[in-house]
Amino acid sequence: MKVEFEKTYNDPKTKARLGKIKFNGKEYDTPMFMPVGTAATVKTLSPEEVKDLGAGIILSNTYHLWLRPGENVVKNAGGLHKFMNYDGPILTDSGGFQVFSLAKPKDITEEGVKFKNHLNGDKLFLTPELSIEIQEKLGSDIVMSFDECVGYPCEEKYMAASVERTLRWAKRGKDVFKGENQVLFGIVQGGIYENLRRHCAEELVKMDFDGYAIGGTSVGEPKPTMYEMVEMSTKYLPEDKVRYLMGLGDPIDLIENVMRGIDIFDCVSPTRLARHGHAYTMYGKINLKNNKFKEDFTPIEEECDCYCCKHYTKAYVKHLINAEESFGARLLSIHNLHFLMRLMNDIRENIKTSTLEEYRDNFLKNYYQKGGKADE
RNA sequence: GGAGGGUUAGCGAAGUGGUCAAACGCGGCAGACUGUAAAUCUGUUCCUUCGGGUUCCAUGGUUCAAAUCCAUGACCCUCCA
Repeated sequence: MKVEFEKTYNDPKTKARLGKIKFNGKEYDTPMFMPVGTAATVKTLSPEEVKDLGAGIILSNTYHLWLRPGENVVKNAGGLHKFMNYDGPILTDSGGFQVFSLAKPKDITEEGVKFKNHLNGDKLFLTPELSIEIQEKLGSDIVMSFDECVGYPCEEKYMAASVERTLRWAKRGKDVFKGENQVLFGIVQGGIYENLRRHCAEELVKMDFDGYAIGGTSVGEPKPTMYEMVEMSTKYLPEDKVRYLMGLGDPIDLIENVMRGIDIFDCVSPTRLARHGHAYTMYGKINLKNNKFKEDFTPIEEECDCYCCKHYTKAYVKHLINAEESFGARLLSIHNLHFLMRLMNDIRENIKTSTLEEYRDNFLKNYYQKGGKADE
């Protein structure tokens, strides 16, 4: 079975949409947030916990699984679902982000990208065709095109050339993609340049992908710029296909970009911040390492019904984080993911009632109001 | 009783005449983190009214100058009787 998307509703006031991702007899509501499990695990959590938190799609990574344990190991295990015991939909990123985070400009050629294996120094060469082949062996449900995620700032000349190459890579990937039980998404690049974003989106749409992602955001640009980049991309994408904004997870970014027509998001933040001792709250992010929580025997959020908040206090979680006990990272990962899942649920409810802007304004007021509850 | 070794910031530990308010590690405090080379990284950590002040077991001494050399004392460790 393949992943299917159905858009069901347009917010008359904003560009927000409601929809459903259908997979394996189940339906998952969009807009949605996808937890990231780079190395075939959402760090510190079991698949059951991830599902109980309300997650639908989870994201894993081509580059990392290619290096370790190797795509053939995953294939021989019976595919990624069986290997990691997750029966919900799985999306694999193509390695395009690793072009941004690991490769140098000189390593990028028309044919593909040279990597130095960060584990043992081996020379590696990843191409659009190989990325697709690896993702087919992994057996994910949503396959991403191999793209170049370009940083900010970037001159128009380089960006224009990069977009053309990303388009050629998208075509090459699509040409070898078999599409047996998998769908393939194209990725819109183009940086801050509307002409390039438009061109990229239009060319991808001509190639007719199953869904479209927006990439190259949150690479150092100011938030208002990022929002513009999203607007100038969604504008040229078809209404009936799913839109995925890659790598965004700051709560306010989720709200703002749903209002710009995004259906799905992913981000490492909830789990990484958790491992670093931070918790999302409606009154801003808090750092449990801070001494002020040493004897704070209240939950992270009184009104939160996650496992962490129902059973444990800030003082306890702080103690675990300070003592480097892994249970602390687990509890905070549960809370942070629950927070984003609840946020997405609130967003969907407010789309239904056409109150998303009010929700946004109210959220902003609480979340960024310093001296609020989070700082007490 | 004899012979050595030692005592440095919250802790461990460098430093053996000036470039020392004193390396480094831990601990503490704070910050960062957005398609995960990230349970990681960065800053800070004697006091201060930011002018400066007071430190390296204690006291006294040598010297222009002492954590560093000398004397005495205290405490700790090892070995020999």
